[in-house]
Amino acid sequence: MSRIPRNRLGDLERAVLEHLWTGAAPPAGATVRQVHDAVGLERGLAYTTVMTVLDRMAKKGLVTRERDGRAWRYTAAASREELTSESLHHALGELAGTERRSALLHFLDESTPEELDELRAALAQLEARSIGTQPPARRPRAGHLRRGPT
Amino acid sequence: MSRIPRNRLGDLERAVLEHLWTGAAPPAGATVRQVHDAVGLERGLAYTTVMTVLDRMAKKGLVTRERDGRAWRYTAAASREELTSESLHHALGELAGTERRSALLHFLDESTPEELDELRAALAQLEARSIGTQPPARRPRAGHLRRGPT
DNA sequence: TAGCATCTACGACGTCACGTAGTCGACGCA
DNA sequence: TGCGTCGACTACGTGACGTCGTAGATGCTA
Repeated sequence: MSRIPRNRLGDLERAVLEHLWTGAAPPAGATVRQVHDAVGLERGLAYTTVMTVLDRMAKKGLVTRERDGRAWRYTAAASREELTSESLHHALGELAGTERRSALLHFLDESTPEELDELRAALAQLEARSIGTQPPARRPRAGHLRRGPT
Repeated sequence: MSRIPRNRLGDLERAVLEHLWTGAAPPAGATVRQVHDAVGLERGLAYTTVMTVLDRMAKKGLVTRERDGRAWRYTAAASREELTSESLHHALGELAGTERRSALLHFLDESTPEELDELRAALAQLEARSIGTQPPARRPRAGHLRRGPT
């Protein structure tokens, strides 16, 4: 069973994900060669290095892969936004109520006006969307990247 | 030069911080012995283990220490809230504008009603506080835990 | 058909962060 | 003077990552 997608990504892992997220990668998924050409060559990496990383990432559930002839086609398992959201929840998840409020205040306090605007906009958008959508009693957090039982 | 305070804390490191944050630790800072008694004993750890961890944390800037006779007194360098806030910014920091909005939306979407309420409250509190406080042209983010040049 | 290219599968090695702990020497108190 | 307490150092095991090399299978081509 795939391990918990660690929040902490390595540099190369992150670069690979960046590539997969970019429009540069084919929608159907990129092959090792393509990823290597894109992020491996400029770093002077061997083809196998990229392959190994991709393989490990697949095992960790960070990317998914599908056969395409002899080769695999890799796709990011989660969008950058999902991963970020996950990180945010993770960071906040360890705090109890009071502390959470306090942490949020800190966070907002250190945010740029742009960030605050974005946050307000997102909040407004969420509220607008939920109108007419009778909120289900309590929606547990999405679990697409949730860790398995123990 | 102290390294960047990694976001990723080890289990023991986190436990130690938790203790230092708790009222259980003396305000003046806890000695190795005190930390050991509090979090080391229950884990069956050796005194030196806790000492080593504390020492490393001090070198990483996660805790500060002051001499108290022959011993050191350790204090958390940042509050839990500051650390969390830092994590949040870190997570969000890698995204460009559009993606950030999207990530925030994801985040909010997966938040519990309680969390949303807390966020709104914090936002309101911030706005209330800034009234009358002519916002400085642009306040760069707080840098108490900022990495040094390089 | 013999080569050569292209892929994946596996195994390896180095480094770094952490958890864990032992040893040693300095120091203070009975 | 001897015991107990502390910090400084050193060390070892493990796991995550970056980085490759080699071995096979497969496919294209002269």
